[in-house]
Amino acid sequence: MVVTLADVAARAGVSASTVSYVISRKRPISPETRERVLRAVAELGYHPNAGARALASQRSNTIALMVPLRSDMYVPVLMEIAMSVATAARAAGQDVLLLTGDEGIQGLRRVVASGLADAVILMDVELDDERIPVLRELAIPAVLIGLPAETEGLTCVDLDFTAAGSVCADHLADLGHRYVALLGADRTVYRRRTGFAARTLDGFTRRALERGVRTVHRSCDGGFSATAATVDEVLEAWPSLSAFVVQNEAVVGPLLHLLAQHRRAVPEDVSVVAICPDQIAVQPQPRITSVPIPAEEMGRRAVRLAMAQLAGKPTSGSTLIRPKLVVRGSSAARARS
Amino acid sequence: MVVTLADVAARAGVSASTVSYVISRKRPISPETRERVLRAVAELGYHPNAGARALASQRSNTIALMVPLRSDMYVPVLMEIAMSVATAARAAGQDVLLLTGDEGIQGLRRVVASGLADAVILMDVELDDERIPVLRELAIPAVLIGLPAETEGLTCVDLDFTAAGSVCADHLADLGHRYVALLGADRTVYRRRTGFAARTLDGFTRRALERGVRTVHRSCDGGFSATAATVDEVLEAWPSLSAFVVQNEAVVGPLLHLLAQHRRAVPEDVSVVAICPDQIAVQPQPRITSVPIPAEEMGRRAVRLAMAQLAGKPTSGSTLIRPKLVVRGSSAARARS
DNA sequence: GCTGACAGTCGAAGCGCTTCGACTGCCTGG
DNA sequence: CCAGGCAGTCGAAGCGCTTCGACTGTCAGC
Repeated sequence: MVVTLADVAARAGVSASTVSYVISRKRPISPETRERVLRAVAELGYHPNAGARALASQRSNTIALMVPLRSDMYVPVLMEIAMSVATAARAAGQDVLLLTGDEGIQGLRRVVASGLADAVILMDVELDDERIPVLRELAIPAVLIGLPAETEGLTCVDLDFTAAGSVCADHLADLGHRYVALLGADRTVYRRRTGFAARTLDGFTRRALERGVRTVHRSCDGGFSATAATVDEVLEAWPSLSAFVVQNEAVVGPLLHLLAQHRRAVPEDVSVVAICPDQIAVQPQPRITSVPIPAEEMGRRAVRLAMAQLAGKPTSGSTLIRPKLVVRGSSAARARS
Repeated sequence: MVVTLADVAARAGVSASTVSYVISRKRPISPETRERVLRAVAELGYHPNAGARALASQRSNTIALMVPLRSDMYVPVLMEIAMSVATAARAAGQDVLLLTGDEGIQGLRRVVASGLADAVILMDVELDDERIPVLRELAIPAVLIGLPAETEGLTCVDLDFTAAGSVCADHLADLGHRYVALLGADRTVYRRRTGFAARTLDGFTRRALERGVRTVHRSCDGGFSATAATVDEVLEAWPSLSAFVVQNEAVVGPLLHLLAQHRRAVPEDVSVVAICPDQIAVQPQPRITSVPIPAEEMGRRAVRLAMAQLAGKPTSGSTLIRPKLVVRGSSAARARS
């Protein structure tokens, strides 16, 4: 059978509780005893039984991670966040329970009531997310990835999309661009009421205004033909347009091809800046100046905040990650004409 | 505090063991009692404590899912499999513990020894995977997604890539193509020694030979320039080439653009068939005739096999999912010239 | 009419761990 | 020189559940 605490205790010639205290460090143990116990642990290959531990200590050492089945986010980013959560959690001695979004509210209740997890991390949070009231009611440590409308008493992590919008506006203003188009997320995102699209737009528009840059905004579906319609329309209506800001992974590629078709060179005639995963930005030729989505950092921070809550530290409030603009080949000073 | 079995028992006026038997259905209970107990469960919102249950029953009702951090697989497919596993597991009353690949062997040992999971599902298995010996040693229910070199005594699930290769060869042979190129996975995949690339090649080459179709095979890195080098070379060397089979997501898009540049119309001049996720196949214009990667089915089957093993049924052997060719706009009869 | 068999229920014994209280020395401060 | 602390250890009491054995009735079979 499996090795138990008692086996270790017998081997080390001490009582079970002593072994427990050696492992948990909750009481002082003499160096010699500690040494003997640890050797027994190693020799026997002891791993504490998770169920027994959870039962006795009322702590599962597990974080539940709720991943949406269908999402506004670009799937690889979702995956990267999830993996980053898993990695960070392990580093903090926690395991990760994978919950799918379709378990919804009941999943949350079940996991908490059954003591499967001590804390919850929710991904792809909507502005008015139905899980939020349940979170409040359950009063369990929780971290949201994304920013709901009402964050009172909640702990959230997200990229500061408002600042990301501003950064893009600044960059293009610095380069002398006077007419810039923002191609936003597709309509389903707005419909789903995830807030980031609106926040980017807000930050972008404000800063552009301050800098004397004229802007147009278009919600733009992904794919070639949808993008074509939007881009053609914008280029026609705004002949002096010299830059695009894009916040939709599925639009970047098509946009570049369309500009080529229109015989507008990037970055000589038109600059392109994107808010997107690096993966997308480095793919085309030229590579795209972008504000990357800090997926890894988001996961890591979420875990850290969850751990802080478990340790009883108050963490409520939003952690907005400062955007970093990475200048690549797709943006340049506006051509003087 | 939380509702316990005892609370339910008290409310229903029965003993704790009776409640347990109502829930587990392991002994007959009279309809009236059952009814009373179930009502108490509902009224109190009872959820059994997972730790206690695991401790007493030696069953965690949890499946560990090991997802690689870096993978040969296309990330969205990985994600789809993972989500499908999670969904299917929940439907079977199991929870899913997320393990990252970098936990490796130790992660497996830990999870098994601590009784965190009853079974393991491994994704992205390599031909000579280091985790396999550990699996054999631990003798725990396990399902591999992917096909290692030696499958003796293991339970595996994968797309039948050999058959997928054959199906593509047949389809193009039926359409009258005599010269077909196979653009395979990039070199890192071969280096990593995941088997699917070789299996596809094998099935494709054999069937092509039988059907009197001449073939070239090129390992092809993703991205525009890498693809360009390969495609240019192949087109030059084989003027009468009239079809491509592609098994690399990152090559499909570039290939189509290159063919356009070369003034070869798809499907009029050149047919293209891919082995790739549907997502990739339906994106370009024309949409690509393809053998989809049945991600959802793979996850579902993996869970089913794991459950069968948990129930004591022998399942060893490989479940190779039969490929289904979906004919779309990118393949057509060879032009008579 | 007696014997099994079986439905239906209960009590109690764990599962493997944590943690509380208690105990023994030994040391320090007054 | 004694009270009080603290390091260091142990035993025992649970944590909330499952499951085994035992018990009481009923009913079918002979």
